[in-house]
Parts: sequence; C-alpha cells; structure tokens
Amino acid sequence: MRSPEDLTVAFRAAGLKVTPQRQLLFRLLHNNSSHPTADSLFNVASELMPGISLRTVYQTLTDLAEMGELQSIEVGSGSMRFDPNISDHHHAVCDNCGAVHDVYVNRAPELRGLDDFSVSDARIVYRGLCGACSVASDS
Amino acid sequence: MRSPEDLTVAFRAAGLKVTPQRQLLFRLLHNNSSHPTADSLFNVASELMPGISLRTVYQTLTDLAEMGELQSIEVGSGSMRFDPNISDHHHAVCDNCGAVHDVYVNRAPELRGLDDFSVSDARIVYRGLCGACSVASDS
DNA sequence: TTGCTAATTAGCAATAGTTGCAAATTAGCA
DNA sequence: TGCTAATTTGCAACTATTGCTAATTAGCAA
Repeated sequence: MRSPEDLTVAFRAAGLKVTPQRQLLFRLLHNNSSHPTADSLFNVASELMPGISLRTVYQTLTDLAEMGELQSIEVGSGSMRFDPNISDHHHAVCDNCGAVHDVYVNRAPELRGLDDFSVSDARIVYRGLCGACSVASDS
Repeated sequence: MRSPEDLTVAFRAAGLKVTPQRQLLFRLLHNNSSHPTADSLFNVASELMPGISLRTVYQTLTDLAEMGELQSIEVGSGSMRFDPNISDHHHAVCDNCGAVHDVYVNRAPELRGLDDFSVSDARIVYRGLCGACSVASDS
C-alpha cells in the first residue's frame, strides 16, 4: 500500500474524498503487517477517533481493495483480513495464537490435473505453529 | 472418504449411531467431487428424505470432518465446502461459474520467510477460468 | 471566502452462514 | 423388550458483513 500522502493524492484523483476517517485508516494500515480484521482496525481507530463507525472502516477497506492498494485474505479465522502488503506473497497462520505471517515462495509448485484451467491467481495458506508458540509448547 | 458400509462400522465403533439421516449423507457424499456446501447437500437430501433438518446435515458433516473422513475447505464463496477426497490435493475455483476442481501438486514450493514456523498443513487455492468458461468467454 | 453538490458518514436494519440449546425421538446394547 | 445415551429437530442466537437513508462534509468554482 502506498503512503498516506500518496493515497491522499490518488483518492482525490479518483474523485474520492479524503476525510479524517480515511486519513486515520491510511495511517493505521501503512506498514501494518498484522493482517488486521475490520473489527480490530475499528477498535484501534475508535481510540484515536471516538465515534468513527465500523461501517466506515468497512467502506474504506473496500475502497482501498478496489483500488488495488490492499489485499483481502481469508485464512479461516471467520473474518476477512486485510494486508497492505500487495507484493506477491502467501500466508502462514499459527494454529495456536492465530498470528498471520507473510511467506514468500521462490519456486512455483508444479501442477497436475490443471490442464483445463487458466490460472489468474494462486494463494497458499500454511498452518502450523509460529516460532513463539512452538517454543512455548516444548515440554 | 470411506464407503457408506465402512463408515457404518466406523461410526458404531466410535460409539456413534448410524441413523437413516447419516446413511443418506454417507451415500450423497461418497464419490462426490462437487465440493458441496452444507446447504446444497441439504437440498438434495431433502428431496430424498423430506423433513431432514439442515442442523443434522451440519452435525453429520462436523462428525465426518472430526473423524478425518472429509476435509472442509474455504474457497471464498462465503460458505464452507466439504470434500470427501482426503488425499493430498488442492483446489482451483472458477471465477465465472464457481466450480471447484481438484488439483494435484507434484513439487512442493520452495519457501522464504518461513524459518521460524513449523508447517503442519499447506493449502493452495487457484483462481481463474475453468475449461468450459474459458471457451465461453472467447469472442 | 462562500456556496454548491456529490461523496461520505453514522446508525441501524437486514442478511447469510453457522452454532447453541432443549425437548422429543431413536439406535443399539443388555 | 427395555433402557439410556446419542441423535434429530426446530428455533433462537450469534458473527461478519452489507444495504439503506438522513445528515454531514470535502473540495471545487465563483
């Protein structure tokens, strides 16, 4: 995702307005690698801007996703997560603490059974234990 | 997933009862490669056994998944899908018709950034156009 | 600086998918 | 045949998300 400053320009150029609510969300998302949900963003935003609506958070996330500024990902946690990292990468989800980590894949997997399908996107979700939880579960 | 007959034995061995509702679902799922949702199974089951409850369908699917007889998969269609094919494979989802196809991967992808994570499972979801929809969209 | 207007916000209702609960029923053993 | 724990049903509840609308406001133009 681009910087809050760049997004301000991009939003105006697209005929969208730059409201204080959106500016706040731009800042909260910039360099955010926690893969937040709409609700967790709403909670943080609410402390900085009491009265902001969850609806607005959803709306802005949708706008950003449509502009290609962030990726929405589903990792089986029940709710959508948002990732301002739009480089080509995948995700690893800790079964213990639920943390989502970014994963980069060097070599594309070789496929069988996909002869009659034109792929436009591939997403891998790894599950297991993150470093911290792995250590904690050692006896 | 094992055959309805084998599942009958397995369920009894696990202290679970084999009801007509469950037998019907065993049959509907056996060799079913359509990746049905709970609701689509419920619709088919309702025609063969009027009065069967959606709750029962969910319950039986949960039981089967807990016994490792089927996989529950999420492909972004909003609802969970169930796959009686429990061999090691992945999925390709058509963005046009929504069909879900099985995909087999020969070579595991090579990873970066996953040093501190012990992987227990990896799932790939491909998106694109299936053969039929690809042809249909040719001008 | 002011005014205009389309975009946005907030709040709430509505929706979809799924699970919790309790009463009535039933499979399967003794 | 009877007993009892498992199951089924039906419905309420719940979570995540979207639809709708009145009130507000960003940002342009004069």
